[in-house]
Amino acid sequence: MNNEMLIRITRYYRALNKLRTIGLEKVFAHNLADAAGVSAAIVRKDFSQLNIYGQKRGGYDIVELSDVIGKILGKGEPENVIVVGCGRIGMALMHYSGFENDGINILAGFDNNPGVVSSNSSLIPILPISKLDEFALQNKISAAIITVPEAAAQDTYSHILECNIKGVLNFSPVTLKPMPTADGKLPVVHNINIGLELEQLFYEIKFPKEQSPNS
Amino acid sequence: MNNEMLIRITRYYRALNKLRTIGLEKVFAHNLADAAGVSAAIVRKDFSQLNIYGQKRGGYDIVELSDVIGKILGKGEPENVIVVGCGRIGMALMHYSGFENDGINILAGFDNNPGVVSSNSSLIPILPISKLDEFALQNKISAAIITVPEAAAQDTYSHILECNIKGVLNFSPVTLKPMPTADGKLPVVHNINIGLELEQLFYEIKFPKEQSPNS
DNA sequence: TAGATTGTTAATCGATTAACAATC
DNA sequence: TAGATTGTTAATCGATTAACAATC
Repeated sequence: MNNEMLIRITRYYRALNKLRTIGLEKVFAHNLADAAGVSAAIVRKDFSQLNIYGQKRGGYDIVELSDVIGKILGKGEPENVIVVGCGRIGMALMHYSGFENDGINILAGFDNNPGVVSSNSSLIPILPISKLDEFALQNKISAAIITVPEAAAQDTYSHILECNIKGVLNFSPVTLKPMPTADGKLPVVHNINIGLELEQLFYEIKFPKEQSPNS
Repeated sequence: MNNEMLIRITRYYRALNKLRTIGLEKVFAHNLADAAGVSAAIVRKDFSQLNIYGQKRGGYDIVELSDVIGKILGKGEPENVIVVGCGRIGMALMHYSGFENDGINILAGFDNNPGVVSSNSSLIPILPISKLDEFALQNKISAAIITVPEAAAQDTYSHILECNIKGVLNFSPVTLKPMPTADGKLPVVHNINIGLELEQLFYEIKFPKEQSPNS
């Protein structure tokens, strides 16, 4: 499954769960297409590749489909993540309670200024960076969010990879140099570069396409 | 220019400006490739499409290349943007001073709780939502960052589009329904969905590819 | 039945990669 | 000259779209 498809499948999954809570039973390819912002042909193509089959003329059973896609996405126990760098953005993420809906818990923050954050549902400790290794190993943390200042990003990244962490969501504008994790494999790195997004936005505003296919 | 290429060009541009400040004169395709995380062939292909030519065996002149790409990207006067929704994330963005390097100024925030934010270099007012229309029109704002709670996102989006705003960076996890701006055209919308990024990250950690091509 | 939807196959499109001539 | 790099052309690859048979 490639990246684009993964995004689509995740969007289908979210839409299905919303429909499920509403109590609907059946969904058509074009419904999911609308929810994910793609064409119905792509939805069916995706399902075909995943060996998911509906009923001709009858669409797909929402509960069944949601369960199947949940399995494909590996949904089960909530996932745990830590936040490294508790400046304003890091703190904002720790306070945000919406990730629980996505099956994700922020277990702790790490910063040179320790403390405690009271999230909606729980208290999240902010521990000193010196505790990072111990905490990550004891809690089997596999992913970290990097929200340190730009100058510290690369070092923080290196440090994190030594703690058996396999995935990073990087908010710093630094392009992290590829380096293997403790087990010799390459980590998964996703970058959220807000400045870059704004630059792109302004470019597209200045030089509009005839038909604007929203990102 | 498509989206992927725009991202690459913007990355080349950033790398060039860093090299420029260091004082280097020449750059090769593979240098820019490293900086943008792509192959040298793509760099040359991109330049070829943009009618940018270097010197065989001699690479590209950094200052010249930076100027040319700057023109292509429409760089000139700094761009102004507003933040709608001054919760923790909105406030974090307003305090962040790194956007100035990208030629972007946050002129004001809008929230039901007005106030003032002192950024590194300036004071940014937080105005009541009722002042949004007036402010946006007077200051010819063309882009807005939406950082309101999920439930308010769609309404905020509709409201913003009535103020002649042409581009939106949406931090809420809502898929905004497409709707035309005041002048009848479709706005540019970029979405930053942190929950979705985390979900993808965990999927890729759980089901690793043989060769992990970092996002 | 008629109409709507699924699911597959082939066609199209575009982007990346490979190969290589040009040339400094 | 030999080696390195550019820039173009063709080949490859993959994803989306179009077309359509199957069928409820």
